[in-house]
Amino acid sequence: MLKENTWTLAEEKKISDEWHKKEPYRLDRKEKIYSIDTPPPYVNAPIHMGHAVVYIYMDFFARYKRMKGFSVLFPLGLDRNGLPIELAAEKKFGIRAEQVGREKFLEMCKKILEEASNESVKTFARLGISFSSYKFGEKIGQAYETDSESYRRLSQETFIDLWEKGLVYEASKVVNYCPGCRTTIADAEVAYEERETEIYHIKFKVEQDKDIIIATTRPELLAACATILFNPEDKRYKKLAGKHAITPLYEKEVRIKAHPIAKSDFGSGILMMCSFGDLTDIRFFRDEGLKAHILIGIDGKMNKNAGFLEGMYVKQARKEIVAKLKEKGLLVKTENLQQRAPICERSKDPIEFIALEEYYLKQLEFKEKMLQVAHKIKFYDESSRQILIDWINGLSEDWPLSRRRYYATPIPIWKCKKCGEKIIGKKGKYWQPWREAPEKKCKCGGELEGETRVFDTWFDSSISPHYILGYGRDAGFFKKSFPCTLRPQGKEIVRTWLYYTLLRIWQLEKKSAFEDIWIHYHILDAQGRKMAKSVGNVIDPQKIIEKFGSEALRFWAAIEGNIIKQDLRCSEERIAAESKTLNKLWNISKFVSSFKAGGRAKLCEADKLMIAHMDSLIKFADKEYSGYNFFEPAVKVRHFLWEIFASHYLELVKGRAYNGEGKFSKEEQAGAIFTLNYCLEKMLLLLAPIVPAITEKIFSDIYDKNVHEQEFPKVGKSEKAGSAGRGAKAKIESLLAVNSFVWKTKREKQLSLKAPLKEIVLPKEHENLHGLVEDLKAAHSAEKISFSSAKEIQIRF
RNA sequence: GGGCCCGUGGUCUAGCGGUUAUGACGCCACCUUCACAUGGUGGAGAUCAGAGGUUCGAUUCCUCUCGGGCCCACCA
Repeated sequence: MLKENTWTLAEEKKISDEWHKKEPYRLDRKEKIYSIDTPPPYVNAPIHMGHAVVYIYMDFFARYKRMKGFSVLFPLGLDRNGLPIELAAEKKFGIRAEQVGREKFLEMCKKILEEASNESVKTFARLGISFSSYKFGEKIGQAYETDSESYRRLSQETFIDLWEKGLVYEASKVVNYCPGCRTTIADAEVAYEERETEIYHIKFKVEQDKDIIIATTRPELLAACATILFNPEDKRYKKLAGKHAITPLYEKEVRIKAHPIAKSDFGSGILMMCSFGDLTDIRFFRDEGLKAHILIGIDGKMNKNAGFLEGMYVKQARKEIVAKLKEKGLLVKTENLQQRAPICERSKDPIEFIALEEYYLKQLEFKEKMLQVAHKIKFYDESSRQILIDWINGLSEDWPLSRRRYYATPIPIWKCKKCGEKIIGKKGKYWQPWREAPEKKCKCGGELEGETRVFDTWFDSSISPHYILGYGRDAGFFKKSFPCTLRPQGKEIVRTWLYYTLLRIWQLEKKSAFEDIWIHYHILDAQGRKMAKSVGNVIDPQKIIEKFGSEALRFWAAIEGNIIKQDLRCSEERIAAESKTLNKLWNISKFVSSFKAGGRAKLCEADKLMIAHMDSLIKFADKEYSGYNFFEPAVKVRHFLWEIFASHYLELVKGRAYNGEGKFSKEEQAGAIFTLNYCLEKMLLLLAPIVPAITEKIFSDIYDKNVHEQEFPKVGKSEKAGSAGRGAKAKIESLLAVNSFVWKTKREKQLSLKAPLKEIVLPKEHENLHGLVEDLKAAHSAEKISFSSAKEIQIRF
């Protein structure tokens, strides 16, 4: 019996606090393990609405799987690695990392992290997310941080494995270089931005021929011009094939060639190929076997190859050379151009292409394997698979792993100063080669120099399933639980987090890292815009929770739309509406629990009908939940709750359940009460993963059990439903139609809904309500209900 | 340039060969009906983006166009 009149936010908070404190969802390590590789949110900002909703979904999965008898590994992780922390430290202390020295800078980063609030964790707890634990530690299921020693040690250990398999090499190649971050970045970290730039038309001399005009956006790279290209179809330039042009200012002879890469209708239709203006150029040089002249150094300044531009930053150099060309009359014209320029995904700086020595992880030779994995794994939604396939197909270079940064996992390598031999650290320890010596010595006895570079943070992130499954920490559990069951993540990080993880786990285990991949879209603001700090439209889930509660937010998240197929708009109005649903559920429960259950029950047809309907709902929900679809079942259960159960069935059997006038037998009364409870109990079970707090409260008050420890309902035995099962849907439709008609008629006659009726005559189409006659009589205070061949329902007063 | 997703009442959504085209929010009218006014009942509101095609029949399948979003790519 429910005592309280309403469901309150205070009660909701009490329950989530309890979960937070008591760890009721601790991993119990039974036979069937279900593991979720949660995406650790970044700690430097509190989580926003998008995180909240995605974690709510993951919580649906976790809670459902527990009800299905799985031991669910659902870890809380926090991402604390990488550049954003460093940038925050540089900003706060007004320094540059390389000025203060490594040791000191790392301390500054730690300071920033100490100040990072644990608001995110609080929000998760308040949302009722059933993490295996909220306590931080190394044990399986405990909360973890990506900069912890044990996480970084694992990163290094897996690197050592890959090194020993011969999959890592060091090489000097042209890389994507971010001048802002002062490090190499991988293709996966390159983004693009539409920008306005200027394109300069420059005069080149040609041997024994008239000058040609070449258009370029990168005049400062003139010294690196290696060849000049025109389209083979282009009649204007055909005669120049094989001749040589002289670069202006630098007076270098370069060959003129026909090549399909040149588009006749762009610029002047003839272009200079320099090392390196963009990714195209890099591939061209590689394909043609041309020797590159690198003009830009690691400091972002022009080097001595650039001649008179030496020492200038790129921007400045461009200005300088344009002025010089103009002065000499070599600049024909300048135009504006919309250009898609490669930028660094994190710092948004334009990428430069320079030659650097870096460590690479082989990935090109795994393309076929990766495609096979991509085809084999189950994707929810299926259409997201293509994103991964496209990315794999487009790979053209191995993965540069090393970064010239600080707050990240160090590369556990030492180099012998004498013989150049590379010594790799031993497993079982977290190594910091820049400050300590390895256990081994070089064979030649030479002095060892510790590596100062660190790993790409994706190298850390891509080991998350191994970390959570206890690889290297708990061999027994790892063996039992690998591969990880589910990877839930956003579609924008398919090319990074998902791809890199699949690659690395394949290289280590020769198996797919996951069974299922759940790819979600995003939460937009009420106007359908992306949430962004700069727009100021970021919705704080804490504010929503304060106003409407986490249960309303959770219910809304389930029914707003299908997040694996489209973006969801966040609407306070609709979230508010779901707190009404919670209230409705509360009141229904209060009503049902006001009847004393028990005694021999005889099920009337209306009861069988409801049970049959409830069972079909259970079947549907079970099937859909197991495919990560909570949207449609939630909508259906919600509809059942409001319409079929509350408005119609409840009104129909109220009379029988009260049985004040003794019109029904005790058994029939008990039948109504049994069915009310049957439906309520099953509804609570179906809703438990979605709205865990209110269902827990109601379930324990009425049934004296913890709803989250129950098995997911199985479809009731068919004899209960009996013949009502057949045509149940049509019967329910008839019932709804008849009730509506009677209510409408009474209202039109300005009668109370309880006003007595002499007779209701039902037409042929509602003949299927035969078995419900007694309940209908009671519900509408009708003396008699009969059937005729008429088309319409008739009512006699 | 290529690929993927999406265009259904004011807003958001279901349907995916035959429905009087779901449902929610909002709107209007009436109602203290004993679980609930965070309620009840009723109502207005949709040429299912546009044009072709396949079909006896298309919101549902195909093609194209327009509009929105995302991803990839070698336009200097």
